[in-house]
Amino acid sequence: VYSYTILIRGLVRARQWRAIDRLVAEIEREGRVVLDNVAFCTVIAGAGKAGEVEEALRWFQRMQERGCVPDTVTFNAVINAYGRAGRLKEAMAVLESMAGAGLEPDRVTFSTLLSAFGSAGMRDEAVSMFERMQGAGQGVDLVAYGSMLDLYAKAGELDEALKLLRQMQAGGVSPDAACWNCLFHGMGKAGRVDEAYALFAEMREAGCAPDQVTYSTLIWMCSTAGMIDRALAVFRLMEGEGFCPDEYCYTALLNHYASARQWQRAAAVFQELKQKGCPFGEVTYSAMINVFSKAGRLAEAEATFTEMKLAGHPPNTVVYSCMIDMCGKARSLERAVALFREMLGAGCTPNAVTYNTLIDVFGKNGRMAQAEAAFQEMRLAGLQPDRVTYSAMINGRGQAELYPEAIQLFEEMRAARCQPD
RNA sequence: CGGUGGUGUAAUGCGUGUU
Repeated sequence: VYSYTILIRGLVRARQWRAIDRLVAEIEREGRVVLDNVAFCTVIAGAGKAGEVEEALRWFQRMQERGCVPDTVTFNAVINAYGRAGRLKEAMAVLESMAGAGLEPDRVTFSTLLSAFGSAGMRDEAVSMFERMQGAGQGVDLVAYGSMLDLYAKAGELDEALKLLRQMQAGGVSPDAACWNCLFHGMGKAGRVDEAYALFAEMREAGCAPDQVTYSTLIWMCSTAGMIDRALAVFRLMEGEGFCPDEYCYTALLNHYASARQWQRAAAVFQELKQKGCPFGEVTYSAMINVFSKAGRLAEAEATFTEMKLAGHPPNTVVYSCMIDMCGKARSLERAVALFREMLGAGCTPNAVTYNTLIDVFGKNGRMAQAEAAFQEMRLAGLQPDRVTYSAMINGRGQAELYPEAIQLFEEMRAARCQPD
């Protein structure tokens, strides 16, 4: 069982879900080994983290069908799979069945729930659970603190986050790198670069060693704020400290060059990353394609698009949306449509952004009939039109001089509980 | 050290001073 679990773990890391199916089928056919909680939980946890909730649930069900009784660790993994997907009601239902099985929630369960509240945007519920945990005088460990710091930072409540950090320190708890990183990310989102730098100095004075995430977050923050010199300085700093900049660091730089329309610099950075042998995947490819797309370099974007396919990375929804957007802005409607077809043929599912892009592309090119069709199709696919959808539609109808129809969309927006901004 | 919890990167509309 141990050996097979290690094998399964490898497949989980590589996200080879079908290969896991085959392996488990074979193990069961041989019948010499019976998989246990650890083996099943490895798959459930991995799938949950990868956002493959259905995959996780399938395994949870399958293990029970095989007569394997889930333990606390497995229940926690299932709760986390739902929680990360923002499916809080279902997470709570699993918590119930856990209790029904006579298992007590442990401190992992609690911080899993805190993050789940965070993902579901249920800030107040998280705060009250956290306070109850503190009141109970046990169970508040660094991960629980980290979950709360992340939640506050993502909600833009930086002062609350700072307050909590000070509270930890006052209580003799030293924040670890993950805790500090949550604050840096929040500061980055808020554009509070100088404060982040001050905190970074404080982190080091406190004797907490920055990690890869710290550096990539700082680089991302500077890049996003348009401070490329600072971003590059952090890049050099981390190298000086013996860290090897990873895919996240490079992608942050690429993203800056995309907004700055500096595609040559981006191309040089992309080249450097490859030369250093730094592993990278679809996100970095899409960032590079986005650079070319924003700069209107169609040929280069197409070349990178082909390159990623050849490298064994099938383009995902983000890449297709980006390519379609580029073609639309370049008025290459045929190519845009061809890409959308290719996407469907490749089994890549369009999301709201893809449809919004199509609607905008058609509308801007005077093809309202196709924009309307995309608008329909989007809803048929079960996707909720959002503000971007409506404003792209309103624009399109406006450009087509369909004024009453445009105004009507404004009304539909309200009816669809999509508040105009 | 066979399994569970917190942190980082990419795509869409409008607007933000010159179509």
